Amino acid sequence: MSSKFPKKEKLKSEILIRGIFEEGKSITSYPLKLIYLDLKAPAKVKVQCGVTVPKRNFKSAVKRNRIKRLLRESYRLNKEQIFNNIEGSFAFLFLYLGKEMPQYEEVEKQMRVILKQFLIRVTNENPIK
RNA sequence: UAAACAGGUCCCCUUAUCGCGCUAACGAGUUAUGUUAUUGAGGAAAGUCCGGACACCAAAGUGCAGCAUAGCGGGUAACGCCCGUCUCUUCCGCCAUAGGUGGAAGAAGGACAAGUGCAACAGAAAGCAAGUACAGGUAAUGCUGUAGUGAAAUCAGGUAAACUCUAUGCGGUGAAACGUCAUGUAAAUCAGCGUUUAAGGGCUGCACGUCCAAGCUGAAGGGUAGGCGGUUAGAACUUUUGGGUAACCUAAAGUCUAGAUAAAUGAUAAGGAGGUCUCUUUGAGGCCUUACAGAAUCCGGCUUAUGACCUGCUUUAAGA
Repeated sequence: MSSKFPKKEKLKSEILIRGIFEEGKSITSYPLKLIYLDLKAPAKVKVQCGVTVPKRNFKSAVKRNRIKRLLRESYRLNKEQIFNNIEGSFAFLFLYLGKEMPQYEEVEKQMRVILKQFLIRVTNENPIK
């Protein structure tokens, strides 16, 4: 499993994103928050992932871009543990809740925590047959 | 030496590993996917304040209103931008005067003999109500002159970043414009027939004017979500020739220079370079690479934010 993050794994559909906010479940590990949604219908990729930073907390577009890149990078390097251990397909949306500029180490640490919790929860809900 | 002002340059670099967007080639040959190569943020990309290009809107109508501009000349696709110049104002210097001259900075610099309004102090009075002293004059009277107040006195003057007038310009909406493909069920669209002019809607705010609108027949296909085009070769950039005080124009040669769309341009490591601090004065070590800030149809300006370096010049402070 390579640690690539191509275009088709990005969450783009407006319908899906609206659905995530309405029906998704969430895991929080400050300053990150993951909202996910089980897509039920089989898709080409296991996970479609999007990243967002609220404009309210970071007025500067440069800072928002920076945080989004950090989130994407940490997801890219750590998504392997998810891809190898889940069934079905999911939509992910990562939110950054903090109000200070983070360091990469901090982001990656919390990313790992979140992904581990997600795995635990999903395997409990849908035990592999 | 520091600060301010004006102009210019730059926005760390290289390599390796992992990764992202566009494009091209190869493989595949419809797509998907893979490999390789090229390339990938700014001087303000920002604010969206002006001016255009481009696109559409029912005849993009007419009048009024509204808005903008305001010496003169030039530049430009165009401008409210830029350049030159005159005039005025302020400050400084000199000559030495009630002015001249040099420098710097600034100017929303058309018209107050069309009308309306406003005006501190003084003054009887700065328009509608009056009048002091002296002299002249009359039937009589501020009727006339002088004095007095003031920058200005039944006569003008000042003021238009006061109304206003004059001249010139301005239709509206903005890439979520607009075109197109596939899907394809309407109350929505188009064409023809046709009705009432009552309400409503549209055409810029208002008025006029004008268009639409019930129903029937036919055609074509809408909305929502999505793909593609528009979409990056251009009023482009670089270097030189010639013209011009300058803004800028002209000619030649060369270059291709981001095109994302929940939105690419990143992460880690090493080295170099630069800055700064400490020890010390060959040198070593630590820290930082920082400011403002992220293209979204594209240009020309303006405004605002802001780091480093260089050049010029002026004033102030310090030193000699």
